[in-house]
Amino acid sequence: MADAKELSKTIIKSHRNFDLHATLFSGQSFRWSQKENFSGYYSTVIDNKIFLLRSIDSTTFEIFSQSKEAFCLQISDFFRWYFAFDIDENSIFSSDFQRDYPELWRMVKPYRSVRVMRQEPFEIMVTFMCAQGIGMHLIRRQVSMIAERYGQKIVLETPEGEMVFYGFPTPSALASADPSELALCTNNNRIRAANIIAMARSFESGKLALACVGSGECDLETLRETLCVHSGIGLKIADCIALFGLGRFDAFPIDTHVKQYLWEWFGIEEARRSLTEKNYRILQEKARAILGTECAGYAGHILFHCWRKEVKKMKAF
DNA sequence: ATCCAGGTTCAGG
DNA sequence: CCTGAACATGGA
Repeated sequence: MADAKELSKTIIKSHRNFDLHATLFSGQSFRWSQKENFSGYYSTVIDNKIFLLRSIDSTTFEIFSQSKEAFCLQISDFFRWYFAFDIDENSIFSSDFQRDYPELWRMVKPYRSVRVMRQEPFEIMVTFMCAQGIGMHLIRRQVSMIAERYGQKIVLETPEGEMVFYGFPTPSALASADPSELALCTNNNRIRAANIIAMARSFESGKLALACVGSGECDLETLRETLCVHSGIGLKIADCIALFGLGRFDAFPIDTHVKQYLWEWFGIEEARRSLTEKNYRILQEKARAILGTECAGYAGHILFHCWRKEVKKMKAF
């Protein structure tokens, strides 16, 4: 890879069967990419610091970061948390599930190397507010445009030249954004832009931020209520925020894909009808009866990814 | 051309 | 409590 002197290296052994590529591009994160100068490396900016990741083998990966050597231990700890290595993927699908759905289990098994990540709450809120009834390609484009316009520009010097990255915008940067300017980044959807600004203001005021701090202990229903107060956040997006941004692996978002596999794989009749709030809750209950309560969302994401790859034959993440 | 893509909200029966 | 429309764009 390109040699950048300001970067220091950390090696992490995950002790887990870990598919870095599938994890980063399974649709839970839209902020990772591969740049030309760093072939084989995935890069992103977290907390305005650049990180480059590459997998060495199925359990080991290396990280290049802008931190000093002394902070490598913290980096190691951070990524263990970020990729949720405390969660044992072998405990996600119960033995009952494995017995009741043998063919499905055979297909899903390899996809347990997809980790569900603990990402920044605010970033996840904005990201999934951009994810309404459009494809992932467009979601990714919106998120990068938002970062390029409102995030901090970060330049990395390499022998091959400068490389430009953008941090994710702070709540205050989006809170003070001009609606029609932000709409240029939200697929020209002015309602969405206005919703994001209002949410950012709520976050900045401390109301939403505080709810995130206590999100670990609070029950899911209360958490959803706090999130759904905001225009543009319904049940599904609230569940995505809980799952991907607040480490609530019990949250089970139901989108068009999940709805499809709930019918095709589990024969749940309600999954053929439209996703009204009432039906959404019924479907969640039935899904939890199959996948368990603790890690329903974690399992759901693995099924989601498996469905898109194996059944829908989607190439692009 | 038509339908679908990680939905939500609002009006009307 | 239900459906349909509006919001917007791009890929298959």
